[in-house]
Amino acid sequence: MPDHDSDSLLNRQTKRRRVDIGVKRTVGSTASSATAATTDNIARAKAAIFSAMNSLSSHSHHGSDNDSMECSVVQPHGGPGVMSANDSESKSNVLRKLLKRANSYEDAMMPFPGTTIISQLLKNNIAKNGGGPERGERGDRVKTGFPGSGLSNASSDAPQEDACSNSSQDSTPQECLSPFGRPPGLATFDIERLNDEHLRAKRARVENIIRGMSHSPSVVVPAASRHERDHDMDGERDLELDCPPPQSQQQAPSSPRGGEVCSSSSRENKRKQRLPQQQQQSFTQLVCQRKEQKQEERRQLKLQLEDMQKQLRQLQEKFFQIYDSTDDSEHTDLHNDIGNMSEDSPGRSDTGGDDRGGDDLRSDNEMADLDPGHFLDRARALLQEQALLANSEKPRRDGLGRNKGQVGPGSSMHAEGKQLAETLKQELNSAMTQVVDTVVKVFAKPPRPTPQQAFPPLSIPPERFPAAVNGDNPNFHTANQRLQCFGDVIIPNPLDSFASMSGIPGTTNDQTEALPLVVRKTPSEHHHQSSAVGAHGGNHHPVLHPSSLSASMGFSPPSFRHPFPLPLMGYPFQTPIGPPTAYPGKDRTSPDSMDLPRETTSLRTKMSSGHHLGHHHRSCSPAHPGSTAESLSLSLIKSECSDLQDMADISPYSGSNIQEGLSPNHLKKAKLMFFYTRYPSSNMLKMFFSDVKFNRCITSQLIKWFSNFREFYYIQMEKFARQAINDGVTGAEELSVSRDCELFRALNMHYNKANDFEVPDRFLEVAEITLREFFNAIVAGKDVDPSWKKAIYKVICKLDSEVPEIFKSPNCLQELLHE
DNA sequence: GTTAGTCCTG
DNA sequence: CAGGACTAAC
Repeated sequence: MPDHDSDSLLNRQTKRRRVDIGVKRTVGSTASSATAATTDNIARAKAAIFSAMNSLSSHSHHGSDNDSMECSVVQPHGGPGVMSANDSESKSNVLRKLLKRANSYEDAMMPFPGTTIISQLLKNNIAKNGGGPERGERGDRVKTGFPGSGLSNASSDAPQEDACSNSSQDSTPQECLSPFGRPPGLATFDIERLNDEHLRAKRARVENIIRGMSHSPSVVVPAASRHERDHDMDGERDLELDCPPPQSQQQAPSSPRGGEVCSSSSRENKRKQRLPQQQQQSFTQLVCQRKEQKQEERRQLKLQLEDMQKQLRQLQEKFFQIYDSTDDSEHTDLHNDIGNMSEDSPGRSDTGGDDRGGDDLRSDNEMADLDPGHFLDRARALLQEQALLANSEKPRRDGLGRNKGQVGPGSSMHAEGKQLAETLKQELNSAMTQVVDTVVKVFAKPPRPTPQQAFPPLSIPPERFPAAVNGDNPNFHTANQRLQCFGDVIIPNPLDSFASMSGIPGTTNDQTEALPLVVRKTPSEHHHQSSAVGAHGGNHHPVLHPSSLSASMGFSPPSFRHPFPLPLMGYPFQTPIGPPTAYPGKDRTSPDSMDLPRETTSLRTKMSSGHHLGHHHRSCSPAHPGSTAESLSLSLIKSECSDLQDMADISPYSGSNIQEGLSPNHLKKAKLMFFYTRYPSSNMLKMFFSDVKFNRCITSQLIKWFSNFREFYYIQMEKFARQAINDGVTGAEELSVSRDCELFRALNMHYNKANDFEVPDRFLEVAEITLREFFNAIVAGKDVDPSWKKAIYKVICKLDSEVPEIFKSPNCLQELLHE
């Protein structure tokens, strides 16, 4: 490419010269150059599209840069003959600048990605489109018999005089030439050059660049007009010209002055009309060549277009392959959707995301990398580029057509360009539509545990999702933002984000699975769900039952509606538990339902404290009730709690099935365990919550749970002891705790709300003992002592019984509850 | 200094 | 049920 650029520069210079000389300004022939430019543009567009896909932002950036550059150059000319004289001048200026800036033109060019340039050019062209002036010029020329020049308007359009008058850079030509060491451009030379398509392409590119620059207004460069003709060498001038701009250039991206430019251009056009005639004769020779060239260019253009279309198709195909293969069925459950998306999208690893320079070869990899968001972005970028291209082409085409007019039918080129543009647009639109449909479809699809193509299916139990989230993929935001950018496309961002999380396999599955934990009410449901708690973490656990896993899988979360987590959703613990009280969808009919909300709520509290979540999800979407959110928040919370090391470990699927945090099921389990042990040691907790990855936070929380349990327990004991005293009970012996008594009911209600667990008799004994201790203490008036309960605690703590082994199983809940 | 526990509050 | 304050033990 660089070579081409340099060549194009040379060509440009030659053109310049010619113009100055008055020989063949059009030598470069607008037509050829224009077509070449288009071709080039297309090629660039191609690359640009891919690159664009990577980042739209980058485009804008580049574009702005280009503009700035352009602006600086343009200004000097006063933005007059937009297309013609200015162009040439600007070109020369640009060239000079480039040269100065970098030893090699290539370097200078590097900063401007094809995309940017193209887009810029297109923009400019569009702006010009009113471009009556251009057309007029060209048309005039044509009439004059001036060879329809494929070259940029500038060269062709700008007559020497105009160029001189308009352009401050008399020196331009010389300058341009000098750097390359080229002799003043001659017609013959030009012809030769022109013959070479390579050169033309280069030239066209340069012209495009210059053109774009010319459009951009702001910088005022000292205009060394007329010098061009007068001098061949303007090293000095160059310096002058060059010096001014560098930074100022960058300032004004889009030019509000488009109007001015147009007006000025129109004037010039008139002038130009006259001038061309003189030169026309000299260029007559070139006409034939021009035609051929044009045709060639057209062909190239077509080829390129076809190529692009092919690529597009390929992309589509791949896209569909990736997504469709994954999802065979088309069910639409929102909750499911999310999962699917995550799974599907993950197929792409973020590997090759960048630099999709339009390599066809890369397509495969790219596709693999694609996530919906990416794809959409790309498609969008492509569309834009195409549209721009089409627009830009129109004007040029017009010019060509007119030129042709001399030779042939008037606006054939234009029509052709339009057709091409239309075709491209249609293609793109259809592609976009398909893509959107696909994406939507994918979203809509129910989350099946189907293994994603890219990632091996996780045999892992549910709840991975939170962990994955925890990973907090940086892409999350970007992806979402990207998606959001598509105002037209209504797609749940979360998908993208999730999808973008390359490392999250089975996200969907996790979520889905996790949900089951929440619901337990219905007998049937209950079974599945209850197991879920254990299931999530515990594959590694010896006691783990495979069945639980499957059961959990089958579970369908009632609350799971939207993939996007709500910032303050609730205590995130992976709890797929029903929606927090505050949220709708709390349809649990089971007895446990009562507990769950409560639990969730508490969790929520925690969540609220966690700020992380908010950050993550705010951008995403409005709050959605759902376990997903919870899980997400959970992960966040976890991260908060955990040590750095823990954080590191957080990697979702690192090794084991261990959960990152405590779930409502864990809470329930802990409550049931309380029937056996009131003072579990931390080691014991670790043993019985083997499916949880222990860290300070988790340990503390578990301890706190039991502390709270005890608190409630003792409060009840004291309460009932006092009540008994008030009731006239005189002896502790009279006190007994049976399953029918209020005390037990209260306790059972607290620790076994669903009453789906058979409280061990031992607990009744302990409760009775405790009650009597309190009774005796109170009767003895020990309650006066602030620490009077401590003695009781001492006694009670010794009454702990062994917790059944079954509690060690992650699936214990399911099993226990079933029984 | 950390851990575990209690008490109180929300 | 969690958080904070406080205490006690290691």
